[in-house]
Amino acid sequence: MVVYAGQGDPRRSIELLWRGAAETRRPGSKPALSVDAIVDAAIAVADEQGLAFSMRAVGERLGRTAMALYTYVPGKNELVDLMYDRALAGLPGSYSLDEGWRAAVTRWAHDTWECYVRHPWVLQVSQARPVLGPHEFATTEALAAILVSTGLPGRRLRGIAGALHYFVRGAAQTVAEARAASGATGEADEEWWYARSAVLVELEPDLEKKYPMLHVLEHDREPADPELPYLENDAMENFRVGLRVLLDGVEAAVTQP
Amino acid sequence: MVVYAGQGDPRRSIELLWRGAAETRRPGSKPALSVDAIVDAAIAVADEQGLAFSMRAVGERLGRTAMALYTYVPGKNELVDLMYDRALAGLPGSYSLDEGWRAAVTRWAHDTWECYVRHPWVLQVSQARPVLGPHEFATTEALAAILVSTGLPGRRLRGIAGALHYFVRGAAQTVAEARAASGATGEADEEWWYARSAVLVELEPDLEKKYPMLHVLEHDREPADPELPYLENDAMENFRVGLRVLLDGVEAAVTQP
DNA sequence: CAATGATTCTTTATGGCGTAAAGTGTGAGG
DNA sequence: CCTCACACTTTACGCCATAAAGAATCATTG
Repeated sequence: MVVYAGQGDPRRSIELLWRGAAETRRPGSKPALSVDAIVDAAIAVADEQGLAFSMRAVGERLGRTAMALYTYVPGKNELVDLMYDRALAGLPGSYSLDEGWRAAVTRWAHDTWECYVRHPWVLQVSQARPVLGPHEFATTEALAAILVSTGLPGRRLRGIAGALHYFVRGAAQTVAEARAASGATGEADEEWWYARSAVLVELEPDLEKKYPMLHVLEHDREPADPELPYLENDAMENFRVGLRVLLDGVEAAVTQP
Repeated sequence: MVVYAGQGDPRRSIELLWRGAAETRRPGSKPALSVDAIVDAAIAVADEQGLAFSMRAVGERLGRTAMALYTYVPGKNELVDLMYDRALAGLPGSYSLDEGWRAAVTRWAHDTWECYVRHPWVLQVSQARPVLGPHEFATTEALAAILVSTGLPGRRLRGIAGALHYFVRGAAQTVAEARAASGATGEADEEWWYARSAVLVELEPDLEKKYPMLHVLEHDREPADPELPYLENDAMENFRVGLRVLLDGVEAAVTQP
């Protein structure tokens, strides 16, 4: 089940995010771990298990108990804040505008999508009150720079930036959830659909008549990449088409008044 | 923290979703509860606490222990499946096309947004493998019917439907998280921002120089509705603007080749 | 060089969770 | 009236985050 993550103590979180761990080095035994090592280990665990990873699992991966982590990090919430910003660290801080804003936004969307698919738990960290780490600033700045170059007014740009973020997040989430589901249950998409639809057809035989438009929507399928699972193919195609439509909307705003 | 919800046993879930509880009525004491009552109670609890609601809390609201629920419902996952479909029950099953597809989509988007904001936990139920309840079918059918009326090919329509869903979900989630955060901590948006940005400015004094475009993006603000919290105002404005851009993109596809 | 005390890490314990298993009481069917 | 299916409670188990207290380590001070 789920609860929003992140949102630890502001001072501790922001200090760790921007300054890193303090190094006083006085008496006492030497630290064998570090905040960085803990964040790395936690990301590795979360990539496999999602935000429901346990502090025990992270400690184990480092050869320590769960409680050892609390020497470095105030709690799980603050650790998630740090993981979040680290996960965004691989994203570019700026994009070339040589080929125009549309190409740049497309590259931004693909990079961001890939990052989310690699670290799906990022999508479960609350967006309403951002973590405010340096890399979150950097990627937001990267998109802002592209959008500002269109010359559109700020109000329009904020709406567009929001729509782009929502779109990329949603598309990535669909793929990530499909993978998580088949990974967790060991059940391929086809088997899953088969099991459900068999029961469904048995209980509700005239589904097609009741929901005709749903079936019209299923026409005109692209030949699928047989390497990829069913749902993933679908998600990829929808990502391409949806992004194009969205950018057409931006283009309309740019070229027309 | 979080784990995807739903995804219970297919047969039990789908039977409960489509057929309702069986009524054999033979020996034993009469049931005082019902699946419906449990789902209602669970939704009420989840509206307040999110998907991390406990079975104990639902039982308590009904004057029972947590274990009493297991007589009616196989487990929490299946209960969430039922809650999900019930939450969508209030949404229209079709929209009038008298004023054109654009007006209809706009109404669909607002209705759906409102439902998500009222039941934010719905957004945390996995989309990759849908719950497949009757009301989920109905709302998807409603949007499909509108989109099919544009005459666009199926491949394009699926991408557009995905983009619309992602957009509405993302926009609603932002508002829901903002409300949840201020509700949980009792901290208004302004206080929260103040606490964070004070620490931030102290640690990183030249933020504005480092991320100039972010600040350009903040220009040209609409006069805010003083009734609403800061973040919510923002989210509403972005919803309006973003939806308009998205629909402009659809319009471009409809009017051009 | 020993004593001090801060620091790292482990152990133990608390209160939460979902739910398995076993027990209790009710009431219709034989 | 007896039986036994059923609704419901009690108890228990193994997870979780993390508070509190103890053990080990080591730079510093007397």
